Amino acid sequence: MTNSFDMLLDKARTSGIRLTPQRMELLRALSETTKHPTADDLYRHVKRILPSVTQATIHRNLQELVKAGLIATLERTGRPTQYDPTVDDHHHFVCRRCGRIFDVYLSHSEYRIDRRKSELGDASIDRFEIHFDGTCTDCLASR
Amino acid sequence: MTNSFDMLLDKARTSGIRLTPQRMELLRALSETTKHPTADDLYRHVKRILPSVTQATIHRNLQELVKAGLIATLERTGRPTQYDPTVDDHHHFVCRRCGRIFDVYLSHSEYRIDRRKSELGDASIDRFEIHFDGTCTDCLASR
DNA sequence: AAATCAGATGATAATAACTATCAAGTGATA
DNA sequence: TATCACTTGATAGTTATTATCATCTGATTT
Repeated sequence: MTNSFDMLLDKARTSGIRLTPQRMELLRALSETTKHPTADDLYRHVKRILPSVTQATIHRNLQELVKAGLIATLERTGRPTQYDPTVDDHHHFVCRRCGRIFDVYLSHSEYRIDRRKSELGDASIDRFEIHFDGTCTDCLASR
Repeated sequence: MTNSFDMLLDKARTSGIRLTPQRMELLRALSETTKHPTADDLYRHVKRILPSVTQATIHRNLQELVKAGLIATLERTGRPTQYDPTVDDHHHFVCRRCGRIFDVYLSHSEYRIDRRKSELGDASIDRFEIHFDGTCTDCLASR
């Protein structure tokens, strides 16, 4: 689910991570968006409240938050890492035209791996994430 | 399927892309591996045969080859782009322990999107790729 | 409430991967 | 074999991220 600010603070405390003002602002910013901001987006946001913050601090802290399981990341070709306040089981759709990302929730999924072609042996699979792409509603409408 | 060198040359010719020695060597290197080399891996490889080649040329050409549909890319968190000579419909498994990538083929798959939670509207989906992760056979054995 | 100190910060420099620019060179067609 | 649009190598620049380190500070202990 999407984490509220209070939930994130709780999680932060139980995970033992030290609660600095910089981290509080990051968590606040992340809890208030449904977008997938980059480190730089968040840097500019936090800088408005804590003008002396540096990009290094933002990067370091985002990585800490990911490590602590409070937020997730989303990686794309040639683009800066985006941070995702939603940590539950979901997937992503990327619009080929406008590049926007949409969260995707599945009500059902199943797959069968062709073990002969795949050379996976009996590897154990912990999780999977599906990356969809196509054209979003807005882009479909505007042409 | 995995492209052989001859198949790649054919595809290159029909796609109208100019066949320079640098591109030939890239195609040869890619056709001879089942791994997922980075631009730098390929640069070092091609440099052995064409010592004056530069990284810019490698990058430019890999992008041309991707654009022409001869090869595919694979993106991962904080790692350089990897190039994949296999362009047919397949997926990837990444081992959490050793980081190796394995191609995954599905004999069957289906999913149902929860449109209410997903805010996708009636976006049209062109394709999807599944990223699996877990522990590979070797890493399971070695502990 | 003050002392403690592991962990965090800001300043700064460095790195890695990629991209832009451009003069000179070259495949492929005519 | 002449032509020329496309490609190359050399080079510099960019962007996102990471490393280093002296100083500072949350949170636990006293």
